[in-house]
Amino acid sequence: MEPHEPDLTAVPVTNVLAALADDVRLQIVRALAEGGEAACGSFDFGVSKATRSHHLKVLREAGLTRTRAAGTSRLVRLRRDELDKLYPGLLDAVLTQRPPA
Amino acid sequence: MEPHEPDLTAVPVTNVLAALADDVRLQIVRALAEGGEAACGSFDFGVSKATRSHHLKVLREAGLTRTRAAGTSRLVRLRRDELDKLYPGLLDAVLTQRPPA
DNA sequence: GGTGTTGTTCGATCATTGTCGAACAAGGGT
DNA sequence: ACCCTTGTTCGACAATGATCGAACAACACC
Repeated sequence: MEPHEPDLTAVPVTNVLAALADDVRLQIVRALAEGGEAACGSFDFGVSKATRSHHLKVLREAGLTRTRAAGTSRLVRLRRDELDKLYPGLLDAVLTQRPPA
Repeated sequence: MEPHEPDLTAVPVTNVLAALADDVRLQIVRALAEGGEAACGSFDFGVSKATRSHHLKVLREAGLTRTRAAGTSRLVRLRRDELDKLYPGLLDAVLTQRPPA
């Protein structure tokens, strides 16, 4: 099963934005930004594991995350450096949890 | 016909991102960022005027643009100041046209 | 008033996508 | 070998969304 992690420069901006434009995925990205590398199972946001796996696939194929196997788990991490280099400010703008202010 | 332009702070981030995660709308936003205020009709990106109107509505309701009537036309402009204040770096990150690198 | 321009709204259609349960695959442990 | 844990994949289904033509509304101009 190839991880299928694209070159970020080859991913259209709209794909990156679409990947971030979902509540569950945004929560995953926030968790990764705070906690660093994490196992897929650690993201329990009221969705089934099938759905979670789907979201992680979307994030991976949009170039936002990398995945590596570790035993029976898979560890996911944000491609923060690349993202900040290619889209400076994007993650920072999106990651900060905003109060309903 | 109420313009229905929401307070930006009341719009979920995912809505803002979703509004930007479309090729036609991104072209509109880019055109607005470059040319300032423009009439709806000036955005001719291979879609019908019904579709164009739809996209402008999405942008407006996501808090990205403001619209004002001017004769039979409607002038649209980017809410850049507000966006830059609430999501610093977002527009800059997204607006720059990237070559297929 | 009539005509033309500019947008919006209304169905309708079609593609995309978020969601789930169930089946499957790969490891680890005993 | 067996089982349990962890994820992925496979349909299937429902909801959303992009798109269009046609009808409508508002305004300007003659």
